[in-house]
Amino acid sequence: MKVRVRFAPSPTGGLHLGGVRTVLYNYLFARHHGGDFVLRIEDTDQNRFVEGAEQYIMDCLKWCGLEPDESPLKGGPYTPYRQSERKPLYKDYAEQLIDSGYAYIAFDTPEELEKMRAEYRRDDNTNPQYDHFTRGLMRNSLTLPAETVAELVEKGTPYVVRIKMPENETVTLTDMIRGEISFDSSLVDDKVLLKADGMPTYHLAVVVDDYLMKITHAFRGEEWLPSAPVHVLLWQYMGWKEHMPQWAHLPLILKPDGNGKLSKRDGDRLGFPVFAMNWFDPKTGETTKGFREMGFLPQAFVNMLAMLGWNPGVEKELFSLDELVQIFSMERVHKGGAKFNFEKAKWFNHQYIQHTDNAVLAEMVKPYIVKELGDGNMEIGKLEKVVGLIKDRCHLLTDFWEQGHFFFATPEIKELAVIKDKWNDQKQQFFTTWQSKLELLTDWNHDALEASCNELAVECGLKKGDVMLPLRIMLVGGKYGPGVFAIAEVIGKEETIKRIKFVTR
RNA sequence: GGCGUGUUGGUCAAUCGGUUAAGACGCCUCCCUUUCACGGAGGAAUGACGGGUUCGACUCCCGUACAUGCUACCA
Repeated sequence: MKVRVRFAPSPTGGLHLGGVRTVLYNYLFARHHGGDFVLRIEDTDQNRFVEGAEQYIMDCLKWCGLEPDESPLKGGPYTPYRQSERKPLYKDYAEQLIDSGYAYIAFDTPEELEKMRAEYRRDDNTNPQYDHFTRGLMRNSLTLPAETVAELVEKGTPYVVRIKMPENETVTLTDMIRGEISFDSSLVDDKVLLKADGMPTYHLAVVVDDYLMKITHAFRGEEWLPSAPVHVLLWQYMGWKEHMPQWAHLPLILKPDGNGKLSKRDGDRLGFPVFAMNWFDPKTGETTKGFREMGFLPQAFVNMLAMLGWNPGVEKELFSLDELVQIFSMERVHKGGAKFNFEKAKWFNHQYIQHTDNAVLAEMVKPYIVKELGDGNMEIGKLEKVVGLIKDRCHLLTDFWEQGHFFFATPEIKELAVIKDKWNDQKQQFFTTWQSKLELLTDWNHDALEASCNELAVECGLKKGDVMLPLRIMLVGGKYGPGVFAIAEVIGKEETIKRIKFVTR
């Protein structure tokens, strides 16, 4: 049987790290087994719908290089791939469940539900459920006479369909990561299957669509584990048990400090991105920073995510997507949650930057430089040279400006004191003389500059070390950057002399 | 509260009953570099706790603790 997996996000906002990792594991598993990877949009909650979120999700997948074989956009053999567009289909299945006695109709209003919860709330039961006990006290097709039910439905009274959870059954499932897990059915509530607006809840939709779309393996976050028995029972009640996908519940990605699920808030608070790409929320008008805009290479981002909760058991940690496809296995996914470590994420990106060809890197860095320069008249050949000189010290694409701005614009001298404090006549003489020597220098390159500098320093009774630091401050503005003569070579004669003159005048 | 899941250095983690308990990030020291990085060499730092099972337990079992998830007509 052909492996088919799916990523089923709800379009409610930015795509979280954990979401991307779920996509990744789906993708790797599918490719590893030569199967299909499906994108299905779970937009059954009309209240939470956010304009643009679906497109954003697809853009993120594209950026990461994890494109689905079937999706709302691409289509496929099981169209439509948007649950809102599949709405009519779910009702039949809900009715089938009612007819076979596995589900029932409930008329309770939100107020009545709340009243029930308030009434039965105890210290040892802080959250009463709509379950095998309380359903006998509520207004539903189990407690009301058939005629009354028919009448209420006839009159258009809003109702939901709930699953009728059995009592005292043990529901077990085998999770690819965790092994066998079992639940006591008496402790699971009668989940709503079909909402009053006719839309299915996740519980019904996920089962129906996984069945219809012939999904063989279903991967999702650990937060779904508690409702897994509902899904297993539904597969059974629909008569599809032998087609039920194999489950794998992925561990959570935790916040770096303290404990708990990593949230967008943590990123804002700790200064790192949580979403894959910038997310503009049309409701609040706020933009949340993404890994892409923060200066991550998609390959590095994906590599880092692969290693967060999964490990191949070898010492190597840098893998291309293709390599990951080869060695990935669900059994090697960790059971426990992993705290996100932004320093390590930056390390991955640094590694990828070092391994990227300078010409390719220059193209990637260009927008960041142009943005800082305003309308930059920067040529790519120069940028390529600069990138080669400073890539060592860049962890993010955004670091290139910080580390190399002085190649493109005359820097502000921030550490003038370093020069001034040890300034003397000899140095004054050296730099003024050197300026005129540089004017005459025909071979403007690193070695010629260095030779010229050394020679004159000796003549002036100075050591090389006496002039190097002042020269660096003149050219760079601070105590950092690659070799000074390499810098001078790139910025050219005119600019070099200008910067020396600016300080020595 | 109930139920589920989890727990190896600060973090990510290897180990699948026998090891001096890998490796990486971060941190510290030194070297290289007349800057900052990169790189190189070292270093500190780990099996939550208590019981079993076993010749032997990080590994298997049971408790305890802690953490986390869920307990919506949200996913």
